[in-house]
Amino acid sequence: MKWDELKTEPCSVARTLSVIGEKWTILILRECFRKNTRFDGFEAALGLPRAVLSARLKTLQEDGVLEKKINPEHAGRFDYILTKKGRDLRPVLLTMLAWGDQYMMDKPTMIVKHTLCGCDIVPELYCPKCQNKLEAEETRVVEVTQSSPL
Amino acid sequence: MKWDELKTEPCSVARTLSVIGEKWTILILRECFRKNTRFDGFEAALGLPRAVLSARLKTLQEDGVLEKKINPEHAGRFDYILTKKGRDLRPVLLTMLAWGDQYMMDKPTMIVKHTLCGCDIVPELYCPKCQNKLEAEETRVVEVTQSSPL
DNA sequence: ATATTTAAGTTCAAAAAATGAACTTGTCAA
DNA sequence: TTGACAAGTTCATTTTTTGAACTTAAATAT
Repeated sequence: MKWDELKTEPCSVARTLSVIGEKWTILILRECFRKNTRFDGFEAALGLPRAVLSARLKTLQEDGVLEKKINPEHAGRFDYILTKKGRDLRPVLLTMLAWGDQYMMDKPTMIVKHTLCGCDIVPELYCPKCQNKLEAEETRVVEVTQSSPL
Repeated sequence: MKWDELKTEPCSVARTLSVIGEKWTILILRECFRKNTRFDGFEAALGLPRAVLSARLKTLQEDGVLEKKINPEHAGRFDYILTKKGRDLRPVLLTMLAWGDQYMMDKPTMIVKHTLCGCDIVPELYCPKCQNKLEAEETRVVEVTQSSPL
């Protein structure tokens, strides 16, 4: 497989990477989730070259993850806003956050709150039936089409 | 920030990317989860250049995600095995799988089974208190140290 | 015992991508 | 109407990736 054929691979992980797998992309999305929505905001927060930022914002729009909107009180200034498809990437970033918090930080840095009930959330997967937290070994991916299991 | 300073950023997402954010890395891990554990197995499954594969396997070992083990019944052949730290990346891949299944596939390709109770799992985040599935908007990350919220 | 194949790499030149600085264009504010 | 700022583009340099050929060691076949 070639890297630029990811989008047509028979694997959902590969196809997701075709959208968020380029250098800097996930960090740009992190800024969007933080409501940092402008070109120079991304640049200031991340320090990436403008040409790369420009290219990433373009493909994220093409992939339907971000929408470019004219800033209401300032034409010639733009906001890059997450679409539903983009907001639905939040679990990906939250699981990365949880893993990084556990393994890459001296001490935990984050608490995730559920805004409906106010409780603390461990961004882990739970079994909807028995309610147990899923350990790494306790899930099995079953193939339903031609795609390879995980 | 420079890309190679990710590891010291005050953000768990950034630090996680320092481990899994390079080109091909997540796909190599996907193969490990599929029990494809050998150098030429990675090469055959992914078609990436050997030099890149070699470099990625080295850093994954340095980061404690993979262990290189001599194949018991075949010296001079090696298995790259996920450590606990590596297996704990499974939720990251599962959330990517779920997103890709929803947005990048013609029809769903995967069912995730809980091996303890046998039920189907939607790899989404659930609230441990009210048991509701968390929608994108319903979580809030609260800062506990100097790190920026998500 | 020797030759061949296979696995797991390394090396290196060419191509592609990222980087950083300078330049452009369109608003807004003084 | 001048100056500053936001949002880019352009382009030369550096870094990374790629793909092919080469290396080394162990297993297998002759």
